[in-house]
Amino acid sequence: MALLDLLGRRMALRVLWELSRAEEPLTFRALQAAAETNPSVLNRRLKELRTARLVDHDDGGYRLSEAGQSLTPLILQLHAWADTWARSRAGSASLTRAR
Amino acid sequence: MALLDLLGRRMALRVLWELSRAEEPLTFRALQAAAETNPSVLNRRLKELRTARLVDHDDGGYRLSEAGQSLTPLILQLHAWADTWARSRAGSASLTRAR
DNA sequence: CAACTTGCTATGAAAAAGATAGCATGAATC
DNA sequence: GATTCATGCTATCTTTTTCATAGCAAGTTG
Repeated sequence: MALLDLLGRRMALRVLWELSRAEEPLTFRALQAAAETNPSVLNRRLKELRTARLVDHDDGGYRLSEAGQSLTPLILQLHAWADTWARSRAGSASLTRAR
Repeated sequence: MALLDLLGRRMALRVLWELSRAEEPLTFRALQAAAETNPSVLNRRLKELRTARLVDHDDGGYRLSEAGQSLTPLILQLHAWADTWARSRAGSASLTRAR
């Protein structure tokens, strides 16, 4: 269950998605802007993702590792599903604050 | 980005996974035990997932809605990927507490 | 009516996330 | 060679979320 645990943290899926769609490596700040987050959370997720060997960092910036790239199709599918789903329920009550 | 936001909360993926693999509807308590969580978080996630119309609840218990079922293949794929990945790095440093 | 199941809510403590400021290092510019 | 700029963070504080546990109301069972 470890992966679902890792991915179930805020910004984990988002960071992977941003890196999946980026054509070039992203700097820390570019990634922060893309994922619309703050440096502390981003840095925590990056540490975890690098420890998990899903993300690499070199001079050019952050990019998916080979293993990370093998996750890309799934993430893109998930995102595509989300798009369809979002369109299908446009106008319905917001889900993000169901309380 | 709403779906990735929803899924990026603890137990969201886990609950969907448990419901994906269950052959019958699960009661609140069965789901709580399966997902190894506490009632407050479970209840919040269920409210959100029901608002998102991914999960239904009736006399028999909790189950995936039709939309939720269309997510099942993706979740199972994700889980399969996670298994492979976990095996490929067995013995490496723990990722879940990279701090 | 006593025991059990189900679907929660309440509460308090701990952990994570969010927001913002700022620092060290290195490269480029004046 | 001082100054500005980009990068990759860390520190700190506040807010939100999660965790852990107890317990209650309603319905069912014996």
